[in-house]
Amino acid sequence: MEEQIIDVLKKSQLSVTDSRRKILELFLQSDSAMAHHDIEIKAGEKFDRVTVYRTLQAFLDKGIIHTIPTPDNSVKYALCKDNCEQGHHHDDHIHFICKICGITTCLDEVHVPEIKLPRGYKTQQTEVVVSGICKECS
Amino acid sequence: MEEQIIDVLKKSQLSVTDSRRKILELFLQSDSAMAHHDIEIKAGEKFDRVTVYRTLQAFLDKGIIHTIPTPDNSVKYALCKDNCEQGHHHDDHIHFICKICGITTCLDEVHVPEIKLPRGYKTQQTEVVVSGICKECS
DNA sequence: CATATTTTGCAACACTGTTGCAAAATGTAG
DNA sequence: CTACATTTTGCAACAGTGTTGCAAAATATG
Ligand SMILES: [Zn+2]
Ligand SMILES: [Zn+2]
Ligand SMILES: [Zn+2]
Ligand SMILES: [Zn+2]
Repeated sequence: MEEQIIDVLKKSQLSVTDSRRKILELFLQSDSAMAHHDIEIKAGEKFDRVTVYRTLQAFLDKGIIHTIPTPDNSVKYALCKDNCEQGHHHDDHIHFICKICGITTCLDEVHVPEIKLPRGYKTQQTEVVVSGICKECS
Repeated sequence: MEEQIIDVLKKSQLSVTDSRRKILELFLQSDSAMAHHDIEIKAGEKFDRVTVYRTLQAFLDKGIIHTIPTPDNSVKYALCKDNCEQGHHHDDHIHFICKICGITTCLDEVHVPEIKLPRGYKTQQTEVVVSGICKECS
């Protein structure tokens, strides 16, 4: 794990610091998306709020993580499993939010559909967020 | 217009006040979705911030408007054109955000597709937000 | 018009996210 | 390992967003 973490950071040309190691570890251990606040808590109050913001921004820039917009207006973050690099994300999956347990997950195996738009509109990106009841809660 | 506004408010069992009239008028005049801040500005500094929040919340509760989640985490609001009542929204359309002019619109004529989820997941609601270039900008 | 109810504005507050800057940590090369 | 240049961190301060309690004002009702 520790090896993998350092490997990812170096490949992204990020210097290896405590906060980056710890936060990347959280992502690797978690199977669901995390809000900024979750990360702050889980990091164990060891790091300043500002450092968490900057670390997440760095991870986003490097394509290590991606954001998930939620209906309640709280951005969540999850690891990019596809080969996203330097801000060019190739994620093509939908996201699921459970209304019972509140968990947000990447459904990597479910691809976003192609949406046919009216004449004149050009699609660049499609975000699909499905809410309902997850596997565990049903 | 004034008639229509009072009609909508009364049908929703909302008392007719200046702020509700003004804000509902803004929605009826606008053909794109508005952020809270837009509404605050357009209402002409006549109303307190808190009043705008409470008015929007009342409109949401009554099914007069609906929210649109955006990737940059700024909720926008738009009129419900379908017959949504008392929080039971029947909107079934997708939303479009132009990356050039920044406008967010309801594409009422484009319905959300059915997404087939893995075994165990139950869908309650599907949000689709497409980003790209709008009719005007292309 | 008089009264009960609802809504508004204000003050205060909590939370979220950003910036500038000095101190600390990291990477690099001898 | 050490010295040095570069990057990152923590802190303080700040702007923006959203919420609550409460008294004053507006509205609905008869
Ligand atoms: Zn669940
Ligand atoms: Zn994802
Ligand atoms: Zn446009
Ligand atoms: Zn809409």
